[in-house]
Parts: sequence; structure tokens; C-alpha cells
Amino acid sequence: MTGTAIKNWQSVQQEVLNRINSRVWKPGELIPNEAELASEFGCARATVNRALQNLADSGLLERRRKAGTRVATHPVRKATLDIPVIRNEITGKGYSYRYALIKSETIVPPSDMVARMRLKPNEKCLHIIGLHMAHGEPYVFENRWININVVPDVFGVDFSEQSPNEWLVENIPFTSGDIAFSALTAGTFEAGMLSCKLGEGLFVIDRSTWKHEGAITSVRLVFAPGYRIHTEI
Amino acid sequence: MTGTAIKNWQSVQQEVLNRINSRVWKPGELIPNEAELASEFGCARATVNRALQNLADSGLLERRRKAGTRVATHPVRKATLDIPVIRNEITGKGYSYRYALIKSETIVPPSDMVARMRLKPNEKCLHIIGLHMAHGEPYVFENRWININVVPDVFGVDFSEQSPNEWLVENIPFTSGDIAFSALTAGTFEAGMLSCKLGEGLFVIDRSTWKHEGAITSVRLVFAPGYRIHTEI
DNA sequence: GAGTGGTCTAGACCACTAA
DNA sequence: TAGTGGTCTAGACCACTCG
Repeated sequence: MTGTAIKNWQSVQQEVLNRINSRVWKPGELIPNEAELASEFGCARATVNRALQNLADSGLLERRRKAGTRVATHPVRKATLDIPVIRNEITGKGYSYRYALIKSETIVPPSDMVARMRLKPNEKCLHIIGLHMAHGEPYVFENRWININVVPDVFGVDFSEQSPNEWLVENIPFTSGDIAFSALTAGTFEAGMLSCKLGEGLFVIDRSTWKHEGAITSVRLVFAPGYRIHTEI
Repeated sequence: MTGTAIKNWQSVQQEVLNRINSRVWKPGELIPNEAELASEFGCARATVNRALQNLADSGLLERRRKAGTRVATHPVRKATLDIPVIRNEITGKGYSYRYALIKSETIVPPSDMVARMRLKPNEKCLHIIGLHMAHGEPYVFENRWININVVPDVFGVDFSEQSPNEWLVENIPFTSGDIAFSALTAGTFEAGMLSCKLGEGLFVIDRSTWKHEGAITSVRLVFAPGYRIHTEI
């Protein structure tokens, strides 16, 4: 006997996981269809469906109508990262938070940024550079461009009080966005901002957000040495 | 009138998104309960539930029993990253793939690795260093420790033919794992492996996988300069 | 205690797609 | 064309938690 009753979708999922891990169902193999599993487990098909769909979302199963459900051979694992507001990320670690505005200007962005934000030629943007500090130490520096046509309200905001990161999150909802993680070699500018050595490897996040085809903002976050993002899989 | 009929959970989700983005429902605000929305949209409560649950998973709504559903004030955005097998990542970009085994030895790991994998003192591990190449160029180098007590089968494998990355994914299912992203400054070893300049900033992934409290493997992947991970949010 | 979301059920129909 | 997963429904009960 199984020992524990199978009555909810979590236990169905657990039982399916067990069969995958113990090789009862091998990679690439077809597993019984939802109706059969439902009758075996003594639950409704919808319950089995919920469990299998969840596992398919995590990449462990591959499902196709008519073809059935298979155990994935090369499971493409999915890692989910939380992207918090920087203030919360810092205070959440138990450090004090401080933000310093370094520069604020309204200028025409460099060509790579014009391309990325799909701006018109010679269209000006608000360019803001700021530094987030944890416990008085530089934590991450923020190099941001804001599309003033999409977000005209920015001119009424005092970004020496509140970082653009927070103001945008609270006030400008976005419909889509993209994010990239990479590494960068510290030049004189980065080293000066983060008070680290020249040539040090730094972690970088590039993020752009959009509101119905119009770029709201594009930002580069360069983190102080030692920063890491961690998650479970 | 809404124009489009609301009959399935996707359209319910879209309509809710619209109301959030257009500030009909403001951040922090309580939205109507599932039963009310169901009757407004003319669908079953389960359909509304599916839509709202999905939005709560993405961090846009906060739901609590009895307290109801609120629009998140500081939405903790979630980014989902695919972690493919390295061969597939490279061939998926249209490059040819090649793997070279650099070193394979059975030794006692350094103390930080003993701690991370929760090994017994003086317990030996299989230590494998290899290089994955794309289009003949170094792409990422893999520094891996494998727990031979949990995975005794590794001794029957020829890791000059198949990278441990692939072999483990195909043969050793894991029950949990963790992954971390960071940056590193290239030392002589890294620069030599990846044929890049000394002191260059490199992207790093550290990953460990577990099988019921026993560490299977712990690996550090150091990527060649220019590598980036990208995803939508 | 009462109101809310979380889930299960049994049945139904639909959408996709392999054969 | 037939078999599979995807989804909707109406109703029910439960679990949690706020007041």
C-alpha cells in the first residue's frame, strides 16, 4: 500500500515525482493518461490534471494532446528569481538603507540606448545615476534612462528623496519587460562609484520595461563585488 | 461594454490586468471577492480562481483567506530562467558543440566544498574539470565535484565522451537543488582556461543538487566574457 | 464566528494532433 | 478520426484568519 492517502493534487504530484525519481516511469516514457491515473488514485481527473500541469510547468513532464504525457528526457529546469525593490532587498538582509542621487539630466541618450528603447532620433530622456547603499557601503549603482514621453509625470518627482526604482514600481505599471544578467570588468567609473578595485569582476543586471510598445525605462544595475543572486530549483 | 466576451480564465486574467494597469484597482486596494467577480464576468468561480491565482503567483496580487485579494503595492516580480543542458544551450544558438575533459581525479575536496556538500571528513569525491566549446571557442568551463557515495555509478562512465553535466541530467534524478549567480575576476587559471585576459569580469553559476539530504554534485560554471542570461518578465 | 480563498467532484464539451 | 489534454460548470466542503 502507499501508506498515505492520495486525496489532493499535492499528493498526486508527490506520488508522480516518486515514480519518476524511482524510475518506475523512465525518462522519455509515456505515462498513463489522466483518466487512468484518476481512477487509480481514486480522485477526480481535474485533480490529476492540476498535478500534472504543475509538473509540466516545472519542465519534468512533456504533455501533448492526443500524444499523452511523457517524462522529460532532458528536463529544462526552471529557476524562479524574485526581483524585489532594492530598498527591500537591503533592509530584508538586515542592513540600513540609504540612497544618493548622483546625477539627473535631460539629454539625448547614446545610440545603443535609443535602439534598445526604440526612441525617435534626438528624442530626449531623463538620465539618472544613483547609488544604493547598505550599512553605509556602496551596494549597487543604478544607471537609468526614463522615457519622458511615456512617463511625463517624472518631472514632478524629487529623485533625491526617493529612488527612481521605487517611484516607478509604485506609480508606473508595466505590461511587459525583459531582464538580463551578466558580468562586467570594473573601469575607473565603476570602481569609483562602488569604491572597489579597478578591473574587478562585477555582477550586472540590465532591465527594460514597456507599456504597450512604449519603453518606460531601461536601467543598468552594477553591483558591488561579492554580490550574488540565489534561489532554489 | 467590454467588447470581448469573458469566458475563459485567460480573458479574466487579462481583464484584471487591465484594471490594475489602468488604476481602476489601485495598488494596495481590495478587489471584489471571487464570487462577485464570477457573477460580474458571467463565469464560474473556479475560473476566476484560476486567473487570480495565476496573477498572485506572478506577484501582482496578494491573497489571503478571509482578508481577500489586494493589488500588490511593491510587486516582487518573478523572473523564470531556463537552465538547459549546456550542449543544448550551445546548439540552440546555432553553434557547433564540443566538450573536452581536462582533469578527472578522486580526492578529498577542499573544506568549503565539504561544508557545502555536507560530506564526512576525509570523504573522497570525484573531481572533474572540463571545457565546453561553442564553434571551437571556449564557452564555459565546468569545475565539478561528484559525491561517489550517492552516485557510485560514475566510475563506469567515460567522461571524455560525455560531459558529467549531460550524464547526470540523464541518469541521476534529483529531489532538490539550489543555484546562485555571481561574478568573478579572472585569475590566471580562469584566463588560461577561457583564453581571456587576466582580470576580466566573468559570469559564474554555482549549482548543487540533492537526493533526499545527500548531495549528488556541486558545480561551478565560469563563462567566457560576454555571456549573458536573458529572460522576459 | 463568519467571510474569504483553496480545493475536490462529476460531468461535460472543446481543441489539438497523431495515426 | 479518435484519443488525449485543456477547460468550464455548479455545487460542495474545508482551512485559514481577521475581527
